[in-house]
Amino acid sequence: MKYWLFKSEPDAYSIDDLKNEENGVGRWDGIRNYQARNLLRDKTSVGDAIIFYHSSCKNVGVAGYAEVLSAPYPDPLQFDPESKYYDPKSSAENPRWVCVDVKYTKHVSRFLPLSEIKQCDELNEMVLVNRSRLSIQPVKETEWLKIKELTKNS
DNA sequence: GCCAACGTTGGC
DNA sequence: GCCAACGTTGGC
Repeated sequence: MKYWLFKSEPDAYSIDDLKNEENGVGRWDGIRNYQARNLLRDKTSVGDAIIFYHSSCKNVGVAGYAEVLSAPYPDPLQFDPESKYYDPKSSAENPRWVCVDVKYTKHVSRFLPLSEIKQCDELNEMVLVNRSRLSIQPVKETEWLKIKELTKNS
C-alpha cells in the first residue's frame, strides 16, 4: 500500500464535503497538472491511503484521511464545455486527464497545521514543504506514521 | 492582496 | 528547442 497527500481548497471541497457525500465517496477530479496527473494515472492503486490536506485557506494543514477507491479513469469534466475543467484538446479516444474515486476515512482528532510540519525534523523534507504546488504528492511511510502520530489526540 | 515559485504557451 | 511573457498556486 502506498501513501499520498491530496490537496484541496476547503472553500471548494473540504474533508466535510467528502464525508457528506453519499457513503462518503467522492470523485477526485479537476487535476490539470501533468505531474499530478502522471502520479494519479500511473502510481495510485485501489486501497492506497490519502492524507487530506486543506490548502489556500485560513488554517492550512492536515484535516483528515481517505482512501483510493477506484482505479484511475477519464475525468468527465474534461468533456463538459460548461465546466471550468473542460479541455477542448482532449478526446474520448485519447483522454488527457484522469480522476479517481476516493472514500472518506476519518477526520483527524487533532488538526496538524503546516507550520508544525515545517518545524518537525521527520516531516520538513516532505514534498509539501519543498514542492508545495504539486496537488498529488507521494508520502513516505515514515512521514505517514509521524503524521498519524501528530494527528492523534494527546 | 501581495508576491515568489513555478508551470504553460507560443513565437522564432 | 529556447526563452520571454503570462497565468496559477498557495503561504503569509
